[in-house]
Amino acid sequence: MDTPRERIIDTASLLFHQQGYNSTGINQIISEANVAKASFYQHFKSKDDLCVAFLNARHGYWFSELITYVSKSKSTKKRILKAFDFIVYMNEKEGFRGCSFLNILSEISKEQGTILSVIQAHKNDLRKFFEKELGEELLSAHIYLLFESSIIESQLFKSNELVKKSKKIVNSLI
Amino acid sequence: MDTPRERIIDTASLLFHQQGYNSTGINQIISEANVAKASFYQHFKSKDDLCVAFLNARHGYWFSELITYVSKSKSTKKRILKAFDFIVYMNEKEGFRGCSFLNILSEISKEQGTILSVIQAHKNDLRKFFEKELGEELLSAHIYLLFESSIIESQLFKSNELVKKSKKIVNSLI
DNA sequence: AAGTAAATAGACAGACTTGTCTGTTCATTT
DNA sequence: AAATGAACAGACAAGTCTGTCTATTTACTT
Repeated sequence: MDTPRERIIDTASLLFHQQGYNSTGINQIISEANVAKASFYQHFKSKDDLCVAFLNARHGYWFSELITYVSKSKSTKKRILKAFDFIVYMNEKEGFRGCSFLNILSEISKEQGTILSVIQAHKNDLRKFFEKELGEELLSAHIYLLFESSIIESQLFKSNELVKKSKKIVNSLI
Repeated sequence: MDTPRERIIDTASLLFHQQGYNSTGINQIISEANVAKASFYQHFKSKDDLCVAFLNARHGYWFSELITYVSKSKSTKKRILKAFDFIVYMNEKEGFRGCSFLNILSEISKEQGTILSVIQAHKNDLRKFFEKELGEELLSAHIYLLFESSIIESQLFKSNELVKKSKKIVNSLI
C-alpha cells in the first residue's frame, strides 16, 4: 500500500470529486484512507491545506492525461479536436462530475485566496496550452471558452451532446 | 417590511450567493431575516425546499432583468451583443459571484434530483432564448456556450476580460 | 540491541448543523 | 369581545464538523 500521505490525497480526490469539498469531512477521509487523525494533521496543517495539495495533484494528473491523449495526433487541428474527445473520455470515466477546479471555485469564500489562485493557475495553463497550439490570441481564447463550457454543460445535462456540438463548431473554426 | 416568506427568500438569495449553499445555515438565514425558526419550517419543509424556492425566484428575477436589458435594442444582432453587456452589468452589480444555478450545481449530490432539474430547466430556457433570437440551431448553441463560459470565467478571474473577448467573437459570428 | 521517527487508536473540546417542539404574543376576522 | 391563525422566542435532540491531545505500537537506522 501507499504512504499515508498518498492514501489521503487519493481518497480525498475521489470524495471531493464525488461529494464536493464542503460535504466531505476529514473523518470520512481518514477512515476510508485508513489513516489516523494525528497522522493526517502531521501531513496537512488544515483541510484547506489538503485542498491545495489535492488541486496540485489533480493538476498534474489531468494535464498529463490530456497531453498523452492529444499527442497521438500529428497536426494542430487534429490535436485540438482530440482535446474535445478527451472531455468525452473523462466524462465517461468519471461520471460527468465536471471540473474539480470549477467545482471547488463555487464552494470557496473570499478568505480562501490561496485556493483561488491555484484554480486560476490551472486555468491559465489550459489557456496557454491552446495558445501554444494555435498561436492566434483571439482564436485560442475562443476555443478555450468552448472547451470550458463543454465541460460544464456536460456536467449539467449529464450528456456529451454539447461537447460534440462544440467539436463540430471548432472543426469549422480552424 | 415584507412577509416572513419573502424576507427568508431575499436573505437566502443574498447568503447563498455570497457564501454558497452548503456554507449557509438555517440559523443564519432566520437570524438575518428576523424570522422565527418555527415560521421558517411553516413555509419550507426543508432546506432543499427553500433552495428550490430560491432558484425559482432567481430564475424569474434574472430573466426579467435580462429581457429588460436587451429589449432596448431593435435588431437581433444588437440584442445578442447586449446580452453580453448584461453579464458585465451583473458582474459589477453582484461582485463577480457567477451564476447561482451553476454554483449550486457544484454543491449538490445525486440524491438532490429536484434541485438539479430546476437548474436544467433554467439553462434550457436560456438556450431557448438564443434559439428564438437566432433561429439557427448550431449558431445559437455556439453563442449559448460562449455566454456560459463568459459568466464562469469572469467569476474565476474576477474580471470582464473574457466577456469582452466573447462579445468581439460573437460580433464576428452574426 | 537501543534509539528515533512515524505511524496507530481514539477520546475530547467547542462549535456548528438541521429539524422538532413548547409555549407566548399579536393581528385580523367573525 | 371572542376566536382563529400566524408569527414570535428559544430550548432541545442528535448529529455533524475541524482540530488537539495523550498514549501506544510499529518500523527503520545506527
